[in-house]
Amino acid sequence: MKLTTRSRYGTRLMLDMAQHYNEGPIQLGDIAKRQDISVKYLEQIIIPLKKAHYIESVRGPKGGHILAKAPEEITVGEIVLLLEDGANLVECTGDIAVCERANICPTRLLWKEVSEAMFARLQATTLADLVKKANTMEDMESKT
Amino acid sequence: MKLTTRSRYGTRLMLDMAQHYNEGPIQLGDIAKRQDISVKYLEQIIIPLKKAHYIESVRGPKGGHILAKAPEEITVGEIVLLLEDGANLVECTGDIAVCERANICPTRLLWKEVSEAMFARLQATTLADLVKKANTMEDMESKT
DNA sequence: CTTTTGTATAATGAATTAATATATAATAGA
DNA sequence: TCTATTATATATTAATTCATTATACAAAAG
Repeated sequence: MKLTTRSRYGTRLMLDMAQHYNEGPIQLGDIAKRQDISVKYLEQIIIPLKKAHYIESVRGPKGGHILAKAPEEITVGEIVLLLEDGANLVECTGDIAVCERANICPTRLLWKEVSEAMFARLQATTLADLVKKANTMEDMESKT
Repeated sequence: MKLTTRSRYGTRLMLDMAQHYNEGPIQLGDIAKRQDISVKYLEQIIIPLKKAHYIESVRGPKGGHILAKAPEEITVGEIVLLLEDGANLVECTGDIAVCERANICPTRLLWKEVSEAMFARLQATTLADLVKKANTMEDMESKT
């Protein structure tokens, strides 16, 4: 029941880009260094984010990636939804066909409600919120 | 980010026992048939539930298992907490030592809040609630 | 035209999950 | 006491998913 590295790294990837919003194309090599994640793995993770048009990319020297929307307009919920396989804690919540007990199973309804509670909290946080939080945390850190 | 079969089957195991509360020892063989889960696997899953004193067991013929508390007093949160490895969506939420970025990582705080939202919903449901829900669902089903 | 960056697909290794197998222990009831 | 029945404990295996790396190709700046 743990989040995979895909959605966690993906969120940090997007946060890093939000922290450099309006600075032109950001290269995966730089993000990899700052976030301490392998470039190769980031290349994997960025694919669905590009397909879903959260990111636009430029090839060649001085190339890189740019957020296609403002950090205020991208929620962590959207990112997790994309990088985890949906925001459901169980299969049968999304697709009733996977379990023949589905229509008499009270636990299924509970798992669904729990998934929704989880997702609601994720949707309530934007990349801009995370950037702001990161700034205050760095201030706290530097004062010690 | 899916719940494992351990916690899902474990919850159904406990629900099944709640549905037969005060009927004496319930045998795993019977639960296995009703829930369509292998006896061998249930034997694995029941161990932590016994260790945590949610269940008491009787050996020999006519033996079986009995809920040690009333269904009203057992929450699904407790069961999931026991059968998943804690109720955290990430490792670093519980143990700060697993990641050296922990104290400057804004995503960690978010994952923590999301975990808490999830767990709160699980804690709000007791086995008695599930039994009641199961009854109304069966009524609905029989009327079609 | 060479270097730098991204893109696409495949392959691999490790870890976890899910489930089964085997052997032992306790006890009700004949 | 014996036998069938149920639980307990430990080990093993199979399958799947997760995480990561490798290889080959494409585009564009200078």
